[in-house]
Amino acid sequence: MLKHLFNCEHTGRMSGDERREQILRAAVALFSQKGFKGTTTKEIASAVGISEAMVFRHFASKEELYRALLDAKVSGEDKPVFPWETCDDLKRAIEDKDDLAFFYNIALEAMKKHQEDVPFMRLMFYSALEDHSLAEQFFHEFVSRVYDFIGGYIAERQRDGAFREVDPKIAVRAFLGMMIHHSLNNLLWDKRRRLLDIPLETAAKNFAEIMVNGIRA
Amino acid sequence: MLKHLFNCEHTGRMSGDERREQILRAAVALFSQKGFKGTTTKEIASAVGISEAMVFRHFASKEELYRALLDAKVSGEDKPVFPWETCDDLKRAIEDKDDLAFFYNIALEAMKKHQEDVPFMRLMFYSALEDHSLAEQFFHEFVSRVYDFIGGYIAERQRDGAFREVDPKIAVRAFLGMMIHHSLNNLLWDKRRRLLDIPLETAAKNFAEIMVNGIRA
DNA sequence: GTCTATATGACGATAGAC
DNA sequence: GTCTATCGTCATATAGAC
Repeated sequence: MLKHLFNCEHTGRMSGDERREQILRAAVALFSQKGFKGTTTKEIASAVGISEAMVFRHFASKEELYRALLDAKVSGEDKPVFPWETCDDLKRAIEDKDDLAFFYNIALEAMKKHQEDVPFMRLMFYSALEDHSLAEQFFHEFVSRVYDFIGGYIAERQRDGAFREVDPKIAVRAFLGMMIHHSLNNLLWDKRRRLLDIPLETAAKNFAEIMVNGIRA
Repeated sequence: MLKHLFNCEHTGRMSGDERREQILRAAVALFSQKGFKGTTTKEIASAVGISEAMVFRHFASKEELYRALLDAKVSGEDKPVFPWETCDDLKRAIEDKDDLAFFYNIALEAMKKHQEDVPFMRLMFYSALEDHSLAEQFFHEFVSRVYDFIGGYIAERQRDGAFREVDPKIAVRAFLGMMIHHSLNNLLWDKRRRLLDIPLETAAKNFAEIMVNGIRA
């Protein structure tokens, strides 16, 4: 029944690594929905379609499974990519010193990512509340780079005389606040319960305008 | 040992209601730290200094205790108070149409509240993640009033020609985002782990300035 | 109202057969 | 690698004495 997921056709049986990945995928979905304590190893096992004992063959404990999963998400192959590494519009905005396009593209790319990987967002949020150390690691490796990048751009534009005197870190906090809070609202409440249901492009455009006007010289 | 907490001196014994409140207080602290699943009835009982059985005499189930606690927080005596009902500086700002003071006082009062009632904030976030219905109720009764209030002020100032054309709801979302995101950062990470550690007054001042400049005509 | 004692079941984790 | 069976522990909840 799960044959179509198998990668090891030559053996006709699931390889260790494949099974491991399969368990991790199921665990991500469940932990992100119900948190660490709210998820049982039995649920994870039956989501994969194997016995509970198999979970403990691949991971010594529930805790280790959780850490492996966070670790893979945070520093693994599908680790978060920074918008400025992939988004051509953003690169162009920086070259052109087009402030509006700069903030617009960052906001849009970030909120798109949030929307695409809701489980990851929920996982991070749960981790932060439950105070798992890997959430801290993530926020200090990833978020501090975001602060440096956006803050660096603001500082540069201040030297140009385009932006007024304001602590770049505080400006970044304000800007991230707009978009992260917006994503959080979208992610925690489904469409019919939203106080504000607008396309991401509209949100990004408005946030960028408020930001640029807000710190313009 | 807990005698100093007793309110019923004439009987020399804890009254039912007092005991109930005591259990609720302990439960708030624990649920807010570790979430619903992460907290045990045994912990709650020993935090109060009573046996587990007593918890179940006052509340039929753990679930009912949790709901009672959310209900009391959301609509009870210590329910959230709106800044514009108590803050004189804010009332004056509205009368004077002092936009900067308007946003500054809202931000400051709100973030002060967040800081004073961290357990409540954490409870709400846990509830939102765990999808407890009372969190929804809160956000639609309380938050929608905040949107109406701030959005109403913005709309009025747009009619005055002081603010540019922008969807007031989106402007409110942006402004709430700044301060809620800032509070969230303060609440999730202690001082030594913060990327940005500034007085609330500084944050409020900067957020208000960005907001007012951001939507000024 | 408060306790001790306990029922009942779920959970994480292990043993051992195949 | 996979299973069934099971262990020990802890959780929620109840019974019944004082």
